[in-house]
This record gives sequence, structure tokens and C-alpha cells, in this order.
Amino acid sequence: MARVTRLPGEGSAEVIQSVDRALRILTVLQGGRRMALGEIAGALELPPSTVHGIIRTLLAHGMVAQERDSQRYRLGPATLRLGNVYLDTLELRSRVSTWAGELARRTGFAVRTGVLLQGDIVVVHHEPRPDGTRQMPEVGIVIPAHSCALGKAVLAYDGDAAALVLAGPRRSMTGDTVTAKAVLRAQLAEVRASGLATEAEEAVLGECGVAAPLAEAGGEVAGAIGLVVPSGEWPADPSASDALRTAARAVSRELGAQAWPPTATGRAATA
Amino acid sequence: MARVTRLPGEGSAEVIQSVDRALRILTVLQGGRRMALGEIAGALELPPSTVHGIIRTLLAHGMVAQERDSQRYRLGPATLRLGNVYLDTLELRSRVSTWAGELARRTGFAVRTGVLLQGDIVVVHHEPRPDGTRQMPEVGIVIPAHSCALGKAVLAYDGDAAALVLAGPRRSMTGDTVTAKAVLRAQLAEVRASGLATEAEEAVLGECGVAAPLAEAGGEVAGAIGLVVPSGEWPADPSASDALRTAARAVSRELGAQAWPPTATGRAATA
DNA sequence: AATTACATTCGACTATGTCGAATCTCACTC
DNA sequence: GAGTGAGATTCGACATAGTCGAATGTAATT
Repeated sequence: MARVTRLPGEGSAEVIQSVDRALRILTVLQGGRRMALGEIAGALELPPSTVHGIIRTLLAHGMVAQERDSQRYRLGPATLRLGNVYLDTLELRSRVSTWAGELARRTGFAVRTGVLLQGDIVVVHHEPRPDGTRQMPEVGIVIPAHSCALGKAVLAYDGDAAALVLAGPRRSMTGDTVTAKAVLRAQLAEVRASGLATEAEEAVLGECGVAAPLAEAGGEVAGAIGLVVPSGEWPADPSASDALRTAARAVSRELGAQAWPPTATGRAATA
Repeated sequence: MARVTRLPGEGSAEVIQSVDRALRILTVLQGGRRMALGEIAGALELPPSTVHGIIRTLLAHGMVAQERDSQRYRLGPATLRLGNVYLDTLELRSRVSTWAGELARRTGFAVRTGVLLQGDIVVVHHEPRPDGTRQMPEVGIVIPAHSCALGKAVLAYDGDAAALVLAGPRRSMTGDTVTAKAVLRAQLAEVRASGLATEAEEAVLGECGVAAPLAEAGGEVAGAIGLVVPSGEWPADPSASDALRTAARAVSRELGAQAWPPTATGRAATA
């Protein structure tokens, strides 16, 4: 099945309905944190009994958990195990971790590495500032790609993803978030020209950033690495950018890339 | 469907076949790290085309990723996001984190907190030793419940889980791992008597541990908190156990439990 | 005790996933 | 540089397997 017309709102392409719904339930639970069956069903516009059947399966695998008192559903511990294995298997992460420490020491800033997931950046590595300010676990956090330097660095070289972001709505995170399509498109072109992306308080107040794309074998973008710079120290010294560029080049080489920056792919800015 | 006889090997109960298969694919990928379609199909004893359809759906959601060159499949970044949100929503974790720091400082040991997932413990919080030895990210790692103090602490009060572990095969992690059913059952009874579980080089060589169960509203076990003690310092000073017990009691109270230790549930040791 | 608001189970219907076979892709060989 | 083969991917008929409305169960609220 799943071979003919597809209803809007349902899985956007050739996906298996029930699996798609299961994943959508997980997605909804990410936002809602703890939800009643009815809420989930409402959010997905599906009958509660249908949702119940799927959830029962997710429950059996520990992907969701049900609170014994309130009967509400939450994400389950199996998600944590999956995420952890993902990090373990990510070559990008292991390559980056050797360079990130050095980069943080040299520049004095925290170093973040991220990959693209749909229109967002997921942070897969975080090297704290050498002076030890702040210790929050930042690995796993998700930032809209258009609002952060890491995201711009990736979008500049991934035209398909850029088209997707440019097409959809772009959430404003702070007063300075760039949401205008034309401005964003111009910024991506600048990134391609310089090999570096920047961001000033566009995602988080008080925080700015520079980032460089990472290339993998085949010449495509694999992700981006960047410095987190407090607004008070912005713009950072040019030497920091140089160190960043050097690190990005080194990591890319280790990933098997022949060239850096990556080659831009997909039909980017036309839409 | 899914209403009549179930084939062995397929989902063990009233689960939705395709969703169950999708989750099983993710599980297989956890072990295999990067696998060809055929390998996955082989591991699950399913036709490749069936697996392909499901994987296509997982791919669309970023739960798996496909390497552009080798065509192999890996877990995808969406798993990381899920795991991170899980940690955020876990009340257990937030309650524990306030006490774990204090406990680590008082005792001088690293403090771990875990919850049960099927027959394993998943570590949801890790407070490093105050002296800063070792910095590995331990959150998300999975340890067979029967081989660690955290696991014994939970199993002692969760009879159903204990029955499951006692029924299935118990992997030996080190020479000292307790795999004998009778011995393990006796140990769980001891835990119930003392409120503390111990383990000496049963999971990792050079590492011992003490753990205490955590109770939640309703009186059931929610997880366990424990100290990681290097073999050279084992057994730890009784004052450490006292501090641990105090912390476990405090966290349990914050979770809404009326009593500590938790009440033992389920038909435990009979099998 | 009655009412309400849920979650959960049941069962018929048919839309939907499944799987074998056909096709496509690409990496080796000769 | 065509030929071979190992794989992934697509196609399509078929019957299984998921879906959803209605019935039942459960627990909180008045």
C-alpha cells in the first residue's frame, strides 16, 4: 500500500503509515513532554484507539514510558540508549574531539560541533571554555539552523536543506534572528565566499558565534564546527577565526575529504 | 490484525507488526553500528524489500542515516535529540542532580544514577569524582542489571523485572559476575533486608559499587543511585553508605514517596 | 452514589503492509 | 570497455495486518 494519493498532513512521501505515525508520536512527545493519550491523538488528528495501539508497541520497547499515577506518556529510557550509541558511531564526533580541545585552548572559547537534522542543528560535541565557565550538557540540544553560525555554515553548502529552510517558516529566536529570506540567502552566499559563518545574538541573547563547515569524503558537508563567543568579546580576534579554519580543514581531511571548503550541492538559493 | 496467533521471534505480544519491526531495526543497528540492508534483513529474518520500506521511513525522520558512499545504514541524529529530551523530562534526574554533587563531595566517589530498561540499567546521571579523575561521558551507557549495584538495587524491589532477568540468560562481564540464579536471588533478598546493594568487579574490572534504590510516589522503585568505588578503596567506609542512604531517602521523598526503601512488587524469586 | 472524562479493549472492514520478482546501480574482472 | 555479479531499490498482486467506531473498564470529581 501507500502507493497512491497521500493525504496532506500524513507522511509526506513513500513512507509506511504506521511507522511514520509512531515516529510522529515520538516527535510530539518531544514538545509536549508528558501527554495524555487524548492529547497525543488530538495533536496528530487520529482516533485515540489508533494511537493507543502504536503507543503500546513503543511502550514494549521502552521508547515511551507511562507514569503510573497520571497515566500520561513520556519518552522512555530506550531513547537515551539510542542517542548514546549514535554518538559512539559518529565518526565526525571522534575526529572532532581530538581537535576541539586544542581549539578551545588556543582561542579561549567553547567549541561546538553540530550536524543537520531537517532544518535544525543538533549539537554532537561540546568542548567547554578552558576557564570552566558553565558546565551544562549541551550535547543533544537542537537549534534552528537559520539562527546559528553552525547552521549557516552547513546550509551554505547543502542547497537542498537550504531550500527547505528558505521555504518553511523561520522562527525568530531573539530580536536579531535573521528571518528574511533575501537576507539569509545573501548571508549563505557570503559564507561560501569566505568559508566562515557568523551569528550575533541571533539564537541566544548574549551569545555570538563563528563556524566553519566540515567536509567528508565525496566533498559534501558533514556538519560544522564553531566557537561560542560571548557578546562582550565579539567580534573575536581574527586569529581565532584562523585557528577555527585550520581545525575545520584538519578534521575534514581526517574524514576523507580531498578539499575544503566542501562543494556546494543541490539547488540552493533560487526558490 | 495482530489479534491471533503470534509467530515466535516476531513481536512477543499485542504489538503492531510494522512498528515493532522498525524498533527492532533500530535495536539491531545499535549493535551493528553500520550495516548493509542485507545484513539487517538477515539479522531480522525478513525480506530485504520489507526492511527497505521501513528504513525509508526511519530515514525520512532522521532516525537512521545512510552513508553516501558505502550505502550502509547507521543511527541518525534524531535519536540524539530524543535522548536529550528524555533526560530533560526525567524528574528523577533533576531531583538527583541536586543531591549527587553533595554526595560526591562528602564521599569522594563518583555518583551514578540509573533506571531500568528491560534487563539493563541505563545511566541517566553521572557526577564525577571530586578529584576529577576521568571525564568520560557516562550518561547513556547501558549495563546488564545483574552485574551492577544499581541493577541489583532496582531488581530487589521490582519482582517482575527480576523474574525476567532470572529467566533469561545472564551475560558474564568479568570473572566475578554473578550469573547463578540462586546466588543472585539470595543477593536480592539481602538487598531488601539492608536497603543497599553492592557489587565488586562484577561489571568492570577495577570497579566496585554500592547502590540504593529510589522510591517514587506510589512506593515503587524508580531507579537507583550509587557510588563508584575503585577496587583499591573497596570496601568503602561505612560513612559513605550512610551518606548514600540519606541521599536516596531524600531524593525519594522529593519524588513523592511516603516511605523508603520502596515496596517490593511483582512475583520475584519464585521462578 | 452518580457523573464525567479518560484510557483501554473488541471486532469488522478494507486500506495497508508485505514479499517475490523485476530493475537499477555500481564496483570489480577479464 | 564490455561483462559479470552483488547489492540496493522499485513494482504490484494479494491477503494479512492496521485502523477506527463503538463498547467496556477505571478512576477521579461533584
